[in-house]
Amino acid sequence: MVRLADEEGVEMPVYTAEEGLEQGKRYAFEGVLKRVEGKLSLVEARLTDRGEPVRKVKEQFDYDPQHRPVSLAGRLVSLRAMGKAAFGHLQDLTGKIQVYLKKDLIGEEQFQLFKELVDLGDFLGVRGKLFRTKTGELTVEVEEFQLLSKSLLPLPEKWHGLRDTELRYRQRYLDLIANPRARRNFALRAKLVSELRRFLESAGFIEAETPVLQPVASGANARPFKTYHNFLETELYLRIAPELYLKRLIVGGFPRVYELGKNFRNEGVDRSHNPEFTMVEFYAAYWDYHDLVRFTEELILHLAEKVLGTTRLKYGGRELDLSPPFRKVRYFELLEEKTGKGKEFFLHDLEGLRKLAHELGVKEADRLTHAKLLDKVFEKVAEPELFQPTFVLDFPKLLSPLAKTHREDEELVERFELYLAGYEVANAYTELNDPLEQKERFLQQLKERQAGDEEAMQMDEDFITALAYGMPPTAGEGIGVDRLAMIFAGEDSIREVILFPQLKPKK
RNA sequence: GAGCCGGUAGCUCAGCCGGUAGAGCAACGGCCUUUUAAGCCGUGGGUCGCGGGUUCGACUCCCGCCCGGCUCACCA
Repeated sequence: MVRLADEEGVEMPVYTAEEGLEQGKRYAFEGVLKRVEGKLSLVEARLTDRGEPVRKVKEQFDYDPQHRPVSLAGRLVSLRAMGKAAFGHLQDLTGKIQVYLKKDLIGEEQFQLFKELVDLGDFLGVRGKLFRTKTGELTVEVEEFQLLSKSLLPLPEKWHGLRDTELRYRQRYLDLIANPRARRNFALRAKLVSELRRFLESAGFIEAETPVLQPVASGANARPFKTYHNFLETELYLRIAPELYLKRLIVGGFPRVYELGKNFRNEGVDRSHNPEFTMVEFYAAYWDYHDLVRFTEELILHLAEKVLGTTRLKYGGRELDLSPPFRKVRYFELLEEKTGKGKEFFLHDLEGLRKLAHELGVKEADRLTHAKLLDKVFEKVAEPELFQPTFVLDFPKLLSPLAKTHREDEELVERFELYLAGYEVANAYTELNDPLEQKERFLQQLKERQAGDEEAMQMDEDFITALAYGMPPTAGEGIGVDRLAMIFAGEDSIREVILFPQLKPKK
């Protein structure tokens, strides 16, 4: 541990962790320390003025900067020091602005202090007047500066930023400092989540928080994480979906509820999957899935306008148009369009379906259950085509254990999925509210499980009991927030919109 | 889990057909009062991801492992 100031006590304890630092890092660390040790007190460091966001200053005064007094704070991200003057850029979340110090103005002593103690990466507060340089850049002519925090470790390279994807994920703060795109993506995501809430709240939905630790992980087809509660002496699961708890709240009399939070699925990790991911689910009593189709169109439109300011965006080199109405196509129509075979074939000719799956290259087609086969075949033939916003309506019942039977067809349910840019972004249905039928559906899932489908849904007896007290007709929907953020940000990896994506621990 | 690509200074990257390690930025010492990746002179910094093998000699070739990326498989 070192002391940065001797006279006034320990101003800034720093653990040097000698063995922990690589050679080059330690060298830079010690270099800065040598210059600063004993001379610098940061214990009183704070802004004397309220600093303003960089963007606000720029928006207000860029047109006519003439000597407006401003006060700003930020991280020093570039520095060009000359003998008797220095230029640099201060960065905050909203942008960068140039600062200019000259000896004449701030005085010999302050200028000396600046040259001696201030490094790239430090947090600085400055007060001064705006002017425009020869080259036309809006700049703060600094009359007074305050060193607010010291950077002892070297920042990523200024020109290329931080490229190493592993470092960008493991040390996201460096990514955020160095790469504008990272800052933009996470600001965009925050805005997206905020607007999502605003839209739901203004439609009368209230936010609920239901258990993450659940005795039965049900409500979706996925494998859960298992954990153990010492005091209760019981195994618990991290939720794979909040669905069954939210519907209990509908039973309890909340007419419109939503939950925005993390779900956990013990599955592979790839470009579009993180083991913990954010989903919003919302449920409205007295609605059906047709109401949700309209509501979803409005929601996406609202988000696009508020977050992006446009409904047209680029994704993967193609233009995606988010203006409603979206295309609507029925599940079996889409399949028939692609394969020439109808509902009858897919639901009642298991061997034929198996053969088709095999021809399409579905792996282990011989071992899959009917439901899985159907799902796989749909993914293979239909999903790749769903780039522009598309509602796929009226799913087969055997894929949808929680959805209400279709009013016109016993073999279907009133369900849709919304696809954007080829990703399944939303899943919604008129909720099954008949406790006896729900029980039957869970039992069917148990059979699937016994037939080898590890992701078949778990029976939740308490949920059936809740339904037995009566749940009004209800429609519910889940939207994958990370995926939506990916699409809005134009990123092809979910890790670009998750601050700290799951990685293997570095040994 | 399989296939392919990658890991060299704190960061971004070179490093040939095997001969013992290089640049720019950052750091350190100087010069420099409108710079824009500022410039100029000088200095220090490397377990070449880890382990083994081949060889007189390995960053380089071979094998195994670790971490990451992409493609595929599973899921949203």
